[in-house]
Amino acid sequence: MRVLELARREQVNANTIRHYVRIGLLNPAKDDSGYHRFTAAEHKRLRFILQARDLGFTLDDIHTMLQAAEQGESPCPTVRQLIEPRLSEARAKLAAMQALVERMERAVEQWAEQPDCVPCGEHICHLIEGADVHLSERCGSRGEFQHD
Amino acid sequence: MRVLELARREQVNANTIRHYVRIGLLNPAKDDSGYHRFTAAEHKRLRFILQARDLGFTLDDIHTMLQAAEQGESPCPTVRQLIEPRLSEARAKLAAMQALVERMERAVEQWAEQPDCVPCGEHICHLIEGADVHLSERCGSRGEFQHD
DNA sequence: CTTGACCTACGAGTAACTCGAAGGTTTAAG
DNA sequence: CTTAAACCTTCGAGTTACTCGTAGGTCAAG
Repeated sequence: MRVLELARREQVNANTIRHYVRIGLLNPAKDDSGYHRFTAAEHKRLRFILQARDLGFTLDDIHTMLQAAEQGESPCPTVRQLIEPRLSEARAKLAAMQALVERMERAVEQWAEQPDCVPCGEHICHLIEGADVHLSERCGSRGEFQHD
Repeated sequence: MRVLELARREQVNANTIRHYVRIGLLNPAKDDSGYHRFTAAEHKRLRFILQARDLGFTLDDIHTMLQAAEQGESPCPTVRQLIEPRLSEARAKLAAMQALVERMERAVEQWAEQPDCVPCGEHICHLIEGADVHLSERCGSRGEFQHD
């Protein structure tokens, strides 16, 4: 099987597979003309990668798991250890996103009743500057889970 | 005022301010020795940037708003237009994060009752491969709001 | 006059892709 | 036989919003 067919079967972008090959997550053999040949084993490996990814593991985590498996060790202890920080991070990000959506919704609501501002040199945009919407605090180490 | 004091007052990393200067969001004048001097206007500009950022706008969005304001136009129409896609994106990301956290929690729960797997060549890790946890679908254009 | 705390610009690293370019292969059609 | 379409390869760069590190300059106190 070559890249495009594997991509179609697993419903991923072919470039994603090429990316995994590039960083060494996949190691398909090559045929005479230099094309990657994906065997059943490589196909299974890709499915593993996608499942782990969909459980919130980083590609680095997955690398670690695959290396353990290749060396005849059980990746399970690693998996159990790694899921904890990933879950904490995911919860933190979720909370940050919830707070962000709420701030945005409140702002939209407020703005519906406010007219556009005319440039006066006093402020840049009263919609934004006047948005009565507050961060839980920017103090200290905030910004960690901002945006993405 | 110089960088470190402004950073302290606004509770941000000094490098963040330097970053904004680098990409042109802030344009402080310089004193004789080449140090940035932040006036009250620049201070206000930074506060605007931080407030907009905390409302989910991208730095590019903010750039656009500031340019409108500089040219004597009201940035409000832009603000109203830009918040919509940002809010949609934020909601989509929120939903993705919610689904991810649920998948992770279900996995952790299942794994608590399962033993570690021994390497058998059959599978890579039964915890992950056997996780009875499904994506709403990887079909089509999924992966858009994966991770970050 | 040296130490320490500041400052500058700039390059690179982060995560996980995604795209594009330059160039080679294969296959079917004309 | 040639050509065009549809593949494939590698590699570099772009995405987002910082964050860190380096090399080198400034300044006030002891």
